Amino acid sequence: MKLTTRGQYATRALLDLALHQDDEPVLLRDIAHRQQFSQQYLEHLITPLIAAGIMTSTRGRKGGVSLGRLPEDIGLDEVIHLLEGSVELVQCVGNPGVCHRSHLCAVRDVWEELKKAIDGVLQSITLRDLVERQKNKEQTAK
Amino acid sequence: MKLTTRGQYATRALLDLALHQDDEPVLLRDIAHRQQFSQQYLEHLITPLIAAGIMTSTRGRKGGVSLGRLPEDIGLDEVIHLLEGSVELVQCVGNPGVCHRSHLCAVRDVWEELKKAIDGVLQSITLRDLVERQKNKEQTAK
DNA sequence: GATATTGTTGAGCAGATTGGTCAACAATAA
DNA sequence: TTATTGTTGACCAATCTGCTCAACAATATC
Repeated sequence: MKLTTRGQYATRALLDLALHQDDEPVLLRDIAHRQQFSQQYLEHLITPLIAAGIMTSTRGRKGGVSLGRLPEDIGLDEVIHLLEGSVELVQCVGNPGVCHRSHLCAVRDVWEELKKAIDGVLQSITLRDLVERQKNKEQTAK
Repeated sequence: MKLTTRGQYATRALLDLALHQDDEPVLLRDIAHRQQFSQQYLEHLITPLIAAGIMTSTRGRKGGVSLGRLPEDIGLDEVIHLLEGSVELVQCVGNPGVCHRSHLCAVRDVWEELKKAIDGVLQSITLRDLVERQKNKEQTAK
């Protein structure tokens, strides 16, 4: 029942990118530095994000990463699903065949409900929401 | 973002116990057999449940386990928390001190919301609910 | 076109966690 | 006394987590 650093860091990296994006790509080095995790680890985390089109990258000088979509079109559920792999709370929810008892199992129904609740929360939050929340937080802190 | 077999099996074991409880204690062997996991594994899973008073045990002949409380007083949140240990989705939610950025982190707020949603679902379901759901399922299947 | 800079990719690795098993032990009913 | 049942702790293989290292690929700049 845990979120790994992969999901956490990727989310923070995206928020960081959204906040610091300008015309030019943002350096991985800078994101990693601001968010305080290693650039080398980050390099691996962004791979699935780039593949999904959430980020785009430019190599070489003046390179870096940029958002591949508008912040409002990047849902947290997609990010988490990409980084955490099988978000299956339990096998039998996504794949009832693994247990012959599935169709008669009240416990399974509960996990299904739980999964829906989790997905619901994650789907309701986009990167745009995150950006706004962050700006508000920093504003009121002043 | 997974539930381990510990939480799953313990929940199933409790439901099994609630369904088969009579005047006499129920054998671990029978629960394990019906639920199709090893008795030896189950022995370890019930330890925290007994410690928390959710189950009581009797040794020796005619021994076995019984419910230590009424089914309506056994919430799924307690069971999962006992078996999954730190249900902390991420460290900084339960323990903001681990990250100096916590008080200004919008991402952290999101994990906190998610945790509340999860806990909300689990708290709303008691063993009694599970028993009723299971009976209904079996009834309508006929 | 040489060079410095930046992202890309795959291999590898130590440590923790998962999902168990084995076996000695403790308590109790018959 | 003995058979039966739960209790406890040691142990283990496999997998996952959270990284690092290092070779490579692309591109801007001089």
